[in-house]
Amino acid sequence: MISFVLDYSNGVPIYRQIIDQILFGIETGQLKLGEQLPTVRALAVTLKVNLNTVSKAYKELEIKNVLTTHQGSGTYINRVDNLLSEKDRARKLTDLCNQFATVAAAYGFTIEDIKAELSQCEILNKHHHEK
Amino acid sequence: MISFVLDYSNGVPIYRQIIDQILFGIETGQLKLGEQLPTVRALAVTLKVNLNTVSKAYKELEIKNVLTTHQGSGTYINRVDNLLSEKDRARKLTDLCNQFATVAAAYGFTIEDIKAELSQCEILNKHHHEK
Amino acid sequence: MISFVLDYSNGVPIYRQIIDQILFGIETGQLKLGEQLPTVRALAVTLKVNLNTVSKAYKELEIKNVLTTHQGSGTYINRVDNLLSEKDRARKLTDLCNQFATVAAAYGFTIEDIKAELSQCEILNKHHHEK
Amino acid sequence: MISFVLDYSNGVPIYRQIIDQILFGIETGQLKLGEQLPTVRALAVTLKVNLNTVSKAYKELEIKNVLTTHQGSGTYINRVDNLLSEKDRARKLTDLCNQFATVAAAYGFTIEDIKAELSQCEILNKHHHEK
DNA sequence: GTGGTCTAGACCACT
DNA sequence: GTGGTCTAGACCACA
Repeated sequence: MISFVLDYSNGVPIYRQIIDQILFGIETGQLKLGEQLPTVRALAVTLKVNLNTVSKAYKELEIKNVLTTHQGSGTYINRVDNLLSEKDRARKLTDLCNQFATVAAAYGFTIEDIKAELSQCEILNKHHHEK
Repeated sequence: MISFVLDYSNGVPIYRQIIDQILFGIETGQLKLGEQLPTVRALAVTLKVNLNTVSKAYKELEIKNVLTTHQGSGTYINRVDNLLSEKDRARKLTDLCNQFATVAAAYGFTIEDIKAELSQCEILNKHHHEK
Repeated sequence: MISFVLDYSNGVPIYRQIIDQILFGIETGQLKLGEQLPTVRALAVTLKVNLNTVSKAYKELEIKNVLTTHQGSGTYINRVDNLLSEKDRARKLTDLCNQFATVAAAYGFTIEDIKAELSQCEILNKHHHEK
Repeated sequence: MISFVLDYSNGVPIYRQIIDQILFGIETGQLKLGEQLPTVRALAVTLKVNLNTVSKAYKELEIKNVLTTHQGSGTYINRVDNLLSEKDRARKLTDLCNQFATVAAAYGFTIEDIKAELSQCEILNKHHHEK
C-alpha cells in the first residue's frame, strides 16, 4: 500500500505529484512488482481530486510501461527495474546528501547542527530497534 | 548577486521558480535590503526565457511588497522581514532535517550512512577551513 | 453580473481598469461573495482585448486574495470585506462630494447650479419612483 | 499660478497628469493667455520628478499649440480657445453631474444625502462670501 | 470549456 | 537602457 500526500501550493500539477509518488514508491521498494494500485475511482475519492486527474497519471505511467491495466480488474505495478542496484543506491545517497547540504549551507547551518538534529529524527533511528 | 537554476522537467512554472529562488535568497541573506536584482531583460537572456516570464515573477513579488520597481531605474529588494529569527532558524533546521530524513529513510539509508556521507560534503565542511 | 467600460485614452492600463472595476463592483455590492466572474476568454472577447490582459487582472486580484480561481472551473469572488461599513459609507460620501466639489468649484459652478442639475439626473431620482 | 498634485498610485503616467492639469487650469481660467508656466527645471524640482518627464509634458502641449516656448525666456500659455463658452459650460456642468451621479448611485447614496453633504463643502459655499 | 504558462515581438513610459 | 503593457498565438493542466 502507498499513501499519497498532495501539495496544492507548490505549483506542481496534481497528476505529476501522483506520478512522482508512485515512482518514488517503486524506487524505495514500498510498491512491489505485481502489486495492485488503488482504482482510479477510489484514489480520486481519497485524494478529493477529479477522476481524470488520477486517470491521466495512471495513463502516463502505463505509457512508460510502469503500470499495466487489466480491464475490469485493476491497475498493477508492471516494472520494477527502477529498483536500485547497490551502486545506484550509493549514488542516490550522495545525491540526496549533496542536495540537502547545499540548502542547509545556504541557511548557514553547520555539519554539527545537522548531525545533532538528525540524531533526533525518530524516523531515522527507529530502524535500529526494528532490526 | 544571486544565481538562478531552472528545472524544466519538474512541472513547476518557470516564473514560480524565479519567485521561489528570490524568496530563498532573501531568507538566507544572499539578497539584502535595497539590493538591485538583475534587470528583467538581463535575467531573461541569462535564463534563456522570455522577458515576460521574468517580468511576471518580479510583478508578483512587487504585489506582495517583496520588491519595489522604479521604472526606468531597476528592481530592488524591498522587504527582508523574511530574514529568519533565531527561533525560526531552529525550526527551519528541524523541518529540513525531518524532510530529508523521511526521504532517506524511505530508501533505507541509516543514520550512520548519512552522517558519513555528509562528512564528505565540501560545502558543509569548507567553513571550518575558512575560519 | 457586471459590465465593464474601458477608456483607451486616459493612459490607465487596461488590466488596471479591469481590476478597479471589479473592486468597485465589490465595494458597491454589485459583485457578491462566491459569484462567478466572466471567464477570461469571454471577457477578453467582450472587451476586445487579449486573453492575457484579462488574465493579468484576475491574477493580480487572486494574489491579493480578492478572487479565487479554480482551474478548469472558473474565477470567483473570494472576499467582500471591501464592502463598506456604515462609517466608511459616510466617509465615502464625503470624499466623493469633496472631490466633485473641488472640480465644480474650479469651473466656477455654484452650489445652486449643481443642486439644480443633480435634480435632473435620472439615475439619482429614479429610486423614488421605484419605491 | 497653478499647483500640481501627482498621484503615483493610479497608474496614470506622470507626464500625462501634468498635461491634464495644465489643460484643466486653462479650461477653468486659472491659467490665462500669455501667462508664464514654471520652467521645466523648476517644476521638475517642485514635483520631484525627472526633468525629462516635465519636458515631455510641455513638448506635447507645444505640439498641440497650447504652449509656446521662447528660448531662454520661458514657456507661455499660447491658446485659450479652450475657455468655455456659455453653452459649453452648461454642458460641462451636466457631464460632471452625470458622472458624479453615476458613481454616487452605485454606492446607493440618495439625492438628499448628496445635497446635504454638498452643503457642507466649504469650497462650494465660500464663494458667496467672497462676492 | 476553463484557467495557466510561455513565447516572440511590438511599442510605450520613465530615468 | 530600465520597466510596463499589450497582442497573437501556441500548448498545457484540469473538471
